[in-house]
Amino acid sequence: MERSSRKNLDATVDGKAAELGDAEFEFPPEDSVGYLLRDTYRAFARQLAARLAEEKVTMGMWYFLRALWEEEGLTQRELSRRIRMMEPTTVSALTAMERRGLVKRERDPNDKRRRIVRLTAKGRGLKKKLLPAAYTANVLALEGIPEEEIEQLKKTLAKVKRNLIALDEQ
Amino acid sequence: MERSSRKNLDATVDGKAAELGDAEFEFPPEDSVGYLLRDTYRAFARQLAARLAEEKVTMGMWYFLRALWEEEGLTQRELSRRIRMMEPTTVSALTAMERRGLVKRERDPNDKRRRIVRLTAKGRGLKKKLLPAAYTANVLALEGIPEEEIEQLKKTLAKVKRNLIALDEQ
DNA sequence: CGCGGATACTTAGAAGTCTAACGTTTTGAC
DNA sequence: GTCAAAACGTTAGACTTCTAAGTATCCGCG
Repeated sequence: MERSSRKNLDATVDGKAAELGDAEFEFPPEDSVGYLLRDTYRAFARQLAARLAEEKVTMGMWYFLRALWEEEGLTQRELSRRIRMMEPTTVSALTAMERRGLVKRERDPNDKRRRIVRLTAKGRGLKKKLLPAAYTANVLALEGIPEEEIEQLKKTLAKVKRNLIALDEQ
Repeated sequence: MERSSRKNLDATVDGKAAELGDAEFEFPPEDSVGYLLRDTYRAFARQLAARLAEEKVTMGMWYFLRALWEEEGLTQRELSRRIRMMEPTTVSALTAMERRGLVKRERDPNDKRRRIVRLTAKGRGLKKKLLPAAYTANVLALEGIPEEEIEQLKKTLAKVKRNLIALDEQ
């Protein structure tokens, strides 16, 4: 999508609204995919958070744990990119995780700006309990929905995500 | 779903993990609908927030504005329920909105515990600009996706939401 | 009537996320 | 080799949201 598209679309929609005159443009929440996404995501996060809380893990720590279970020894910037969080967020999450003994941070000897993040045994051990908890939350969320429909949901959500992330990167 | 289901499911999944012995239970983020929901919701919220910011409206205010455009004169509790937010959240959002001149709160003369929330002319006026902005964010998110697929997405998301909300209410 | 529990809202405090601005280290162009 | 720009991380401060615990008002039962 070219640089000017957003402005053009905004103008088009504004124009459409203007044409309506006093009759207002309507867009009820039920028609909004955004609203549905918000509600669904929040309900999902509540379920997952309740399960993580049993091990005193917060949602803030969760994403980093999961990324580190997949690959250790990442820098903070690399972690931020993978999880799609701003770097100050990463700093506070990792600080909390270090205090709780889940990770340790070492300076990269080849580049003293970088800090390499590694799991402790404790952080690594949580995988056994918490990853199944996340799986459970997914199973509950998808209960009664046919496999085929779930696959379609994933595909369409991935398209929406791609559209939106492309806008961020312009 | 009966009261005991969650514990049973957790036990089942834990059991499955235990059976694996040293081979760990794997559940990559790409396979998780929860992860996809989070990424997609966050990317959507970023787009919307950028558009709201032009009118100095924050995401915290947005949901309340939208609810009030649909129906005015609600109490804070009623607003909290509709938007599915905890009441202290409602208090801070409305306080900020009152400070910005978007709403006013009056005591219900028939029940002095209640506070009736109404839009000011300014708050009402934002609808013309902001509702199209939300619509635009939806259009961008769904660009290139056939109408039929969008309808299916909404249906499936609604099912997932219903599953999860049922769990909250047990 | 009057008081105990329910209802409506508020305050306090913690957590997670962001933007803006800053310090340190490295890199690259001359 | 030097110095400006880029890269990496941090601090400061705002905002949104939550849970827990408080205040004020109302209602119903004796």
